[in-house]
Amino acid sequence: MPNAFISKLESFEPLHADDRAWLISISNRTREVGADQDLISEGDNPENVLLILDGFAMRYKLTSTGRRQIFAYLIPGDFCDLHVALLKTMDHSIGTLSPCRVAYLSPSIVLEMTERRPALTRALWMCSLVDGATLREWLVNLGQRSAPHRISHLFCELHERMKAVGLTDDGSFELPLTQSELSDTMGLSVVHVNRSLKELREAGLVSLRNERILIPNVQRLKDYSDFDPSYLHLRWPNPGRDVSAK
Amino acid sequence: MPNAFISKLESFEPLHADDRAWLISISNRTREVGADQDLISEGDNPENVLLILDGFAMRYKLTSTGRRQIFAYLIPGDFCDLHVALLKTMDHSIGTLSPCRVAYLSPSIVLEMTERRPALTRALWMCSLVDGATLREWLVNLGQRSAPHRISHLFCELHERMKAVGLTDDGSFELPLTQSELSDTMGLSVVHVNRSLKELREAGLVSLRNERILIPNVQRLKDYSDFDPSYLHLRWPNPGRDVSAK
DNA sequence: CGACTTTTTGACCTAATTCAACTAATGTGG
DNA sequence: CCACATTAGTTGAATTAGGTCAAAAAGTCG
Repeated sequence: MPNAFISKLESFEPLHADDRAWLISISNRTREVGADQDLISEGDNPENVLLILDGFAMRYKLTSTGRRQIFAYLIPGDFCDLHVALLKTMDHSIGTLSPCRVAYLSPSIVLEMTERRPALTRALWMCSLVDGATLREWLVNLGQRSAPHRISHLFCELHERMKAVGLTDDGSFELPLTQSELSDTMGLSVVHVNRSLKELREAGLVSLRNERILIPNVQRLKDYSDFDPSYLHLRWPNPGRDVSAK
Repeated sequence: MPNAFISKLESFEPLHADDRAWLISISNRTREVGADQDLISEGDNPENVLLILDGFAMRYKLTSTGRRQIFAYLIPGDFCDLHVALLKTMDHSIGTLSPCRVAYLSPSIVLEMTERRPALTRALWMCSLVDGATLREWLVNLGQRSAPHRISHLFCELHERMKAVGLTDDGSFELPLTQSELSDTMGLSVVHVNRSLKELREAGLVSLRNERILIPNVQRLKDYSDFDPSYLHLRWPNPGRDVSAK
């Protein structure tokens, strides 16, 4: 099984075989979690750092008026909160969107890494910087773009990220999101998301069916979405490494 | 002159006199910068870490369609990008909103700190976590709240942050923002910002004039805004330390 | 005092929401 | 494997929040 986490870290900088082996060895204490489960809830003081090995998860927060805002999708290779150690409590929740395989990294493992594996530490540091940059881009997205552009921009981002961990098949990849989840991501109503998707579909830009997205022409979608991938800070922005290309 | 940076760091954890003295000593290489100047531009590879000693600045980004999204306000005591060292280039800009006094911290100073002053390092680490949490809260704001609530929520946040660095006078503080800047923050048109402000003013919740905001009843505004300050992770959420209270 | 920027207001338009109904999926227990 | 329940997706009609355009009033500043 190709390790998405390693692919992701190596999209920032190449790793030594030694570090790679260590990463594989620590990813063994894993758990299977069903869809729609909280991995960490707001207010928790989590002990472990979680690493998504398989499946989709999200960061989200509920407002006191009962609305939900999703502010990040976690895909295979993403991890939650190296830094959480410092904060007493989580100020948001992390929940699964699909069944996930999750690794639990103990504090001692994290400590061992930060003290003895500078390249890995740097790569993880990078990850959290990229998370921040992504959040800023989402803010631009919500603040400045219309519904269809907003949605298609998200699709471009997810395509890019899935490609970086080898989970795209050309312009197609798994996307287990309901329209309701999309609406909570985009600050739109479900109905309007539905209509916007229809518009994208009729323009031949994207089609979604049974938990999979198909982008017939990725470049065309990027142009449409005003998508500039530089905020993801991937080392190989253009060529990529597709499943199909292997 | 009370050092806002120290106030801010101490709102996370108390500092030793030694660390405090060191902070004062490093804040001496400063520069005065006029309003509406870029301190760092997108694409730069900045050498120094900047620290705002006085005045208002912002993080922002321009889209290819010429729109601007502001994603953070920097107030006295805030600093820009301890972490920027790792990223080759800035993916957004930082510009002044009012005349600012800015300290330039050289890489060697930062290095000295991270190696010899763990308490300070931890406090700065905290700052960047809080920046992240704030960004998430802004996303909730843009995604889930109507124009007037969105704006008033921002005012609550700024009040809380200004209070933490001793720059509020009861419910009033300096706020050198034009309505156009507010609109680029909130993802709204200037006209709509104007009308929303009128609504808030007529409800007796806030009034703005000559670069100052007055909140007659802070608690009432918080209730109106659904404002929960916990994301700012301040140690003293309630009492605060007002100019007027001293 | 002009030139310029910011704020305010009015009239009109459009994007997005709400409510409501209906259709397709998906799943569950018998 | 089917009947039923439940969730997800789709569509229409009416409404509203917010945008655009345009122009006037109020500040700011050399």
